[in-house]
Amino acid sequence: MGIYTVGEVARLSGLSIRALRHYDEIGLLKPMTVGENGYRYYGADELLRLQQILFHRELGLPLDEIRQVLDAPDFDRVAALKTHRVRLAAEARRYRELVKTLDTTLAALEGDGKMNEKAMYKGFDPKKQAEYEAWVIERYGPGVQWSIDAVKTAQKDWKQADFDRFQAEFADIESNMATSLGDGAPVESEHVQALMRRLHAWVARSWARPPNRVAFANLADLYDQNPDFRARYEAKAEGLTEYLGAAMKHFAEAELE
Amino acid sequence: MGIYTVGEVARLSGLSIRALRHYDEIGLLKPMTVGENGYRYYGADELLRLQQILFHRELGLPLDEIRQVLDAPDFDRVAALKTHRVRLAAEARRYRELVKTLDTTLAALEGDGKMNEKAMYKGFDPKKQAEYEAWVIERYGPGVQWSIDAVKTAQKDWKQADFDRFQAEFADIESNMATSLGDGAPVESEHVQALMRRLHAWVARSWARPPNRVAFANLADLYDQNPDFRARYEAKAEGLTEYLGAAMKHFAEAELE
DNA sequence: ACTGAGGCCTCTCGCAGCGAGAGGGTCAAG
DNA sequence: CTTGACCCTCTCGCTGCGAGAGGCCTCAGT
Repeated sequence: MGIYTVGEVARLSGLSIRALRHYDEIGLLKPMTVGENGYRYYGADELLRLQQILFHRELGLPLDEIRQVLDAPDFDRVAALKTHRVRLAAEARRYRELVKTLDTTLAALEGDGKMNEKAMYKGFDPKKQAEYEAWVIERYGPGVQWSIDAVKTAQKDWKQADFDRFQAEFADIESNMATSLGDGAPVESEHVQALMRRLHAWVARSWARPPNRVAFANLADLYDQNPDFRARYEAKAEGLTEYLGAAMKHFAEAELE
Repeated sequence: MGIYTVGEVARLSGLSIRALRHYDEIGLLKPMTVGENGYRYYGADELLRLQQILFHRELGLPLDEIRQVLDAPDFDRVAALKTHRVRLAAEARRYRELVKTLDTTLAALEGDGKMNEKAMYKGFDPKKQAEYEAWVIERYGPGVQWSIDAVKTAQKDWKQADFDRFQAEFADIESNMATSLGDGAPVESEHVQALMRRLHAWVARSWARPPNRVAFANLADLYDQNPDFRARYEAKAEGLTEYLGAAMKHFAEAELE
């Protein structure tokens, strides 16, 4: 009739039995009655409430807030949803930026022109970029201006020629590095160190954000001041280079949403 | 020099001391040595490893996978990152959709004076609309709020989607409903019940997604088969019907101009 | 030698939303 | 009466730490 056990409600709602028990526990959806055997029995009202729960859950509201919304009719629903929207938007942006980071790096290193063009623009935040740019210059000096220029060009009006130049810069680093190390050049050599610094700047540009920025800046200081650290860093960075290069190649092959 | 305590590493990296201890616990980043006093001491190698950890963390990889990637050089890092990118993209899309849904709902709830709203309630005093809503809620209890939300959202969607089909469908329901109720037909009449079922289906179709879709389909079945449930549902849904009828009447009028 | 201010340590609980058992009653049908 | 399908109440596990509680270590100042 109008009485349903957990299992039935579970089938009806598509939720798991465990989930329904959980909702009971937290007071979100209590059964109409509980039999002496401990069985939970739900009535029509509970199903209707469950329907409302599902609606709000669909919007991504945390269960606790759903309960508040449903239990207190005077509760400011609009305000609640608005706050929630802010949270959601932030999350959405975060993920967009993560994807962007990958795609941008990809475009810079391996890039096969046109496909990545889209990725470069996607989710681009100019304010952050300016801030970041200032930091990069401050940190690495005017020597990295070339890459910033390239990036700016890429972002403002990305022309194939500019893109090619940008790409060429990376190809330059990469091939030089490979050649030098392949020829057995010592890591201490001025040439390799210069390449490392360029790579260093590139890595920073590609992913450093707070709090990583802090970490990177401080570690970079260590790098500058401590010969011991520098030696170790260079030994590790070599692997990092290869790794990133390989990774980016595969990203290039991966479909871009 | 080359030795750092947790606190120092924390400052360098921007992570919390607790986080570093956590990384130690899970074996992601162990100190170089642990003093007899139990103090954790980190060396340059650990800082470099930390840098790589931060890099991967920035990409959103779960700590466990970071560890695998860093600890097993033969591990297919690229494949790991590749699948991770897929996850990221999916998450990003999910959040975008949530925000969109919320925006629609919010816009509808708020009546933010957009064109749709105006068109929809043209010639209809917005104050009266709010009043009407309040009345509906008061009369039928806060339980109908979900209906109002759903309908408002649905209206937005309908407006943008295949409006014509909707309008034909709804005009049919609406005129029949108006006629029947205007003639004093009881809610229990088979005719009105059929109309309500159609409305029900419409609302469900307008926003149901899995698993809600399941819930709705099954609840609709209940509605069809269970008199008791039907009675309760109708008590709740009556408000929906009236509200929808009034709103859509004005909506239809606005479209006719 | 003593004291206070910071570090540092190891627990342990808590958060969201359940999944996945373990170990054991209950109900309807044959 | 038995079998199989359901139901129950624990309790741990997952993520990535935050937030204490309770207590030891170390260094600088008196």
